Amino acid sequence: MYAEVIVDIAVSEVDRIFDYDTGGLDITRGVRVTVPFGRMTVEGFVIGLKQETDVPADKIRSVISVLDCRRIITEEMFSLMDYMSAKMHLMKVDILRLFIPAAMRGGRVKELKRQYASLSEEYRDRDPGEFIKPSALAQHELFEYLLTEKPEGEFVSELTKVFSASALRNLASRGIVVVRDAEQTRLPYADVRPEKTPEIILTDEQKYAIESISSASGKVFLLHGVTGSGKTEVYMNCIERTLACGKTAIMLVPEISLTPQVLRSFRNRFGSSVAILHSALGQGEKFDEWRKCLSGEARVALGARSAVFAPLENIGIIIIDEEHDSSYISDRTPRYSTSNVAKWRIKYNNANLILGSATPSVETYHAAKEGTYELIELTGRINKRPLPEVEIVNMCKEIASGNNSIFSSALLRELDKVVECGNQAMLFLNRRGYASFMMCRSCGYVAKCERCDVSLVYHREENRLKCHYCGNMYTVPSVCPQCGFPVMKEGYIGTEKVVRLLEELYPGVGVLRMDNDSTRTKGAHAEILGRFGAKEAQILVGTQMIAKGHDFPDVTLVGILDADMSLHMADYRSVERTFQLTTQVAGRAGRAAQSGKVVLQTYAPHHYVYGYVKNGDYKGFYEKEINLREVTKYPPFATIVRVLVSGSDDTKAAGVLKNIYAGITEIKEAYPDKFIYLAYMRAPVKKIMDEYRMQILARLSVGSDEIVDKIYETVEKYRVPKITSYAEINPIKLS
DNA sequence: AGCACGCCGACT
DNA sequence: GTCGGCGTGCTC
Repeated sequence: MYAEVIVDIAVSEVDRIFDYDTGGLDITRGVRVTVPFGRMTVEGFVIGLKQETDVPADKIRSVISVLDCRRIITEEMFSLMDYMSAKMHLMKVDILRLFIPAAMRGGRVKELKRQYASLSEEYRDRDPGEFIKPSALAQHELFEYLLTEKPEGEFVSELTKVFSASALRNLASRGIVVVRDAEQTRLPYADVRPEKTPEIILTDEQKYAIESISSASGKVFLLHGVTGSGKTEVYMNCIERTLACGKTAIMLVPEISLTPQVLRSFRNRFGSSVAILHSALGQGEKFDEWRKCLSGEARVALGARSAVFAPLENIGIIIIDEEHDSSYISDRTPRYSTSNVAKWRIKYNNANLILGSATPSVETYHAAKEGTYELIELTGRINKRPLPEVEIVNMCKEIASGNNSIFSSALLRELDKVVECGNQAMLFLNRRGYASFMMCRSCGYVAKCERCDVSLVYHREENRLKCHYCGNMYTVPSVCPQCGFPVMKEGYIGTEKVVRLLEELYPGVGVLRMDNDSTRTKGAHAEILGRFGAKEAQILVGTQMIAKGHDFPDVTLVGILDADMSLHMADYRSVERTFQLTTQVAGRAGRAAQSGKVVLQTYAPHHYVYGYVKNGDYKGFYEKEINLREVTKYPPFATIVRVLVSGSDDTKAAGVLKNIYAGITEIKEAYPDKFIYLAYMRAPVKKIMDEYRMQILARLSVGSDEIVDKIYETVEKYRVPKITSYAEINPIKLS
């Protein structure tokens, strides 16, 4: 018998099947094994078994050991692996690694086991003098203690704190003390206790949504509902119905939305049948939650992106909340799109998929309009809360009237009110740090990272210049390194400086900051939100992190300091992103009884996007945007392919790029009508971590799957060591 | 990824 | 004369 093994080494040259003799071991498809590989021993995944092999007998070696007592990769996941490797051109190991928790690999944490020690039955009633030497005092002490203990014994870790570990070992080796392993599962968020929640009366719209979804199978729904329209309640009911049919459910939320509130509501509703798959969990916890899915103990998996791979069987529904969120597309290898995986899984299981959002991506809404997805709209707001009033402030006018600060007079006026009334405000600025660059007043020199082609950001707390790409820190130059001029001027203002300015403007008023830097440590995110919720501060300044998360009833003002930030990115989705981001941030105001106000500061007040934001008019925005996309031939009316090549050797990387470009040019000649655009160039960020970056951009007309495949093949064909190269379809960021 | 085989420079 | 640089090749 031979086992077909994929070794756990992420290198394309060895990402193929190797045959091993099973050596009489009990091996099934879907378990992991250790195998000899060259001069080393590695872990591998058994993806098949067979009687015959084509490999010459002198090359065949035997499996060393079996790592799992039962299969950990299900049939469904094997099919998914085939799909992903064929369609997304990923390595099989990388895909298999996605399917299992990281903690399982490399012989690290397995089950959490605690050892219990108790007296053996036959020695319990005997005189210790018969078998313990009088001189072995420690052993006598331990024996006496265990006599007084309950028969199930005591934790070894506790015992050894008081008694001699060697005495225990000695008694155990002679069979006087029995040491047993007991498995213990960790329960993440054990402190989240169920609470009584008032019974919710569903609106007609919600009832209709639940009915339509529950009576369907194998369909994709777009649930479009403004913030506060009760999408979550629809999700919960659909999951409930799915469970009642004996099926399982996956619920996906953006990474930063997985707050204790969300967990609590799921625990309330579904008790211990919920497994939480989240990056904030410890490795061991993650492993336990995952195992609960595999064993069938958990029937609902709740988590971020990677939870789409939850090893549940007989899936009835998958829900992707905040469908438009960019965190659903993985930005490092293996690059996969969560919704593509979800669509594959619902097809396999004949289940339903709900894509939910208040601001769906233009592509998704288009697919729903075209009938590819079923569109369900929730138009009413629960409790008929009005949308907050949005005031658009022209910052050019502010400057003309002599106000150079980052706060417009309108914003200051509203802030004054908030401070006076004891309410709360949230200020949004999508730029972290203190100032985005340091420039010499005399020669215009801007401090740049030595390893990356980006300007450095001044961080006041650390009094350092920081590179946001590689994390490198630099000391702040006191004089210009280029011309020696002693004054370095600060560029754009970041969150850190906003906090400083507010503290000067409103002494004694609490100000909190939430961004990538202040939430570095585990739990800091929840802590800041907790403190703001407890009204320890009246103003919260943050990046897009504050756009999601808790509802704060006392927030009556939202300030968007520089709405244009995401607008001027050279990217076809920048307007869409601006709409989504500003709408979402605006939605933070006036969540409860008090009405909310939004002050949106912009240098482009007449840009059409702000009109739609002001009126909360998604459909108007969509119509405008989809027309634009159609005319300019951008997704969903085209497919963008980007090939990125990078490496520390500039010329070598350029050589690879040229080869790939020549290959794609050949494809273009064979299908001239399919190419709307094709060019090669340096990447916008020319260097990251001392690696030079360059790219090929192509825009293809719809239905060019065949060409996409050929481009992938071309990239693979010209791949050389030391140079990274990969193709991306409709990339989210083009840096 | 690891590790060996293999062919050209500066050192005990 | 050796030690050692990392180029290419292989792993069932």
